[in-house]
Amino acid sequence: MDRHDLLGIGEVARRSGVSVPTVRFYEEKGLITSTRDAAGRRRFERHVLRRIAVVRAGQRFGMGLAEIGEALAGLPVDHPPTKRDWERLSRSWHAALTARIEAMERVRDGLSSCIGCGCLSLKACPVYNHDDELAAEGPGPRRWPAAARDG
Amino acid sequence: MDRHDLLGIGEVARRSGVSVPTVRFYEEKGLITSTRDAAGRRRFERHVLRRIAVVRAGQRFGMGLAEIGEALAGLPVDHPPTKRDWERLSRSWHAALTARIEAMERVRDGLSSCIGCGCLSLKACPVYNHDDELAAEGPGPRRWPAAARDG
DNA sequence: GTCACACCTCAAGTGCACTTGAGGTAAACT
DNA sequence: AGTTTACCTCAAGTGCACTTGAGGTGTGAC
Repeated sequence: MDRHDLLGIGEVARRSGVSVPTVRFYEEKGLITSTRDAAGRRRFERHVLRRIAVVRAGQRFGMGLAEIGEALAGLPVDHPPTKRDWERLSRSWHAALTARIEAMERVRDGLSSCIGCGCLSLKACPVYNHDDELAAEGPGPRRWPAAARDG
Repeated sequence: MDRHDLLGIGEVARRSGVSVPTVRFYEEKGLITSTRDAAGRRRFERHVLRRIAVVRAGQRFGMGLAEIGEALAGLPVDHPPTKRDWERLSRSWHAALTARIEAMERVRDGLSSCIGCGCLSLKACPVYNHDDELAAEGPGPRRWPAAARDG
């Protein structure tokens, strides 16, 4: 924990590729943490760069910040995560991502087989199929509609 | 265009699986169209069910309504789309979806190889890699951050 | 000393994809 | 005749992931 390798918010922003307000926002949301120096400025440990990288990676495949936060909660906050810590997160995300990729493949294939063929029989069509709880999750944009999540 | 097989908004909602206000909302956004009966109520042609199905399918793989609207704009509004019309849309989406699936696979594999191994060298790491235009698309939630879209 | 610069807080705004609510009409059942 | 049902319009609210703005502090360079 040598003082000299803590990072200022500007450097974190620059090196992680997000804006300065976004770094503050992520801290507010509990995705990252910081200490303060004598003047009240945030000081970040190096591993927040990795945490932010993980946040961005999670967003890339459609996770919300809350969900990402749960995954990050499995990592230690006080000391730099070990390789084993990261591997655990990586493994669990790998599984979730694979499931989502497969769901997308099903939608894609359903699209060609069903829309392409022109059948669209209400019962059998995977595109038409909507019998699950649609619009049953409250307002706001649907990042991953329920249908993409089921088996 | 016999009068008897036009649908009321309630039936469209029920059969497409979205709420009644959502049907109106989609119409307002130009994703579907309707005529009005003598009493001023919306009357929908059957093929709006397919259009809504396509909207939901598009959302399932992360497209925004504007983008979906562009794709639907390739379909005729005045008469029911032909099989060929749907096939054209299906083909173009298939390609886009495949690209996105591949992008997700890259993120997934980057996640395991990079986070798992603990390297995270700024230049080579696909997870860390953020040099593209992040947060450069204005405010609002990022459904498909720019990074997921590139080759 | 004053200037720029990096940082701070707090409040409000933004875009999306909707939902919710208030207040009303028109036809259909009882 | 009264009620239920289905629909209408217009306005405002909601959750997310941020951004933007106003107004202020601390440190270093000239």
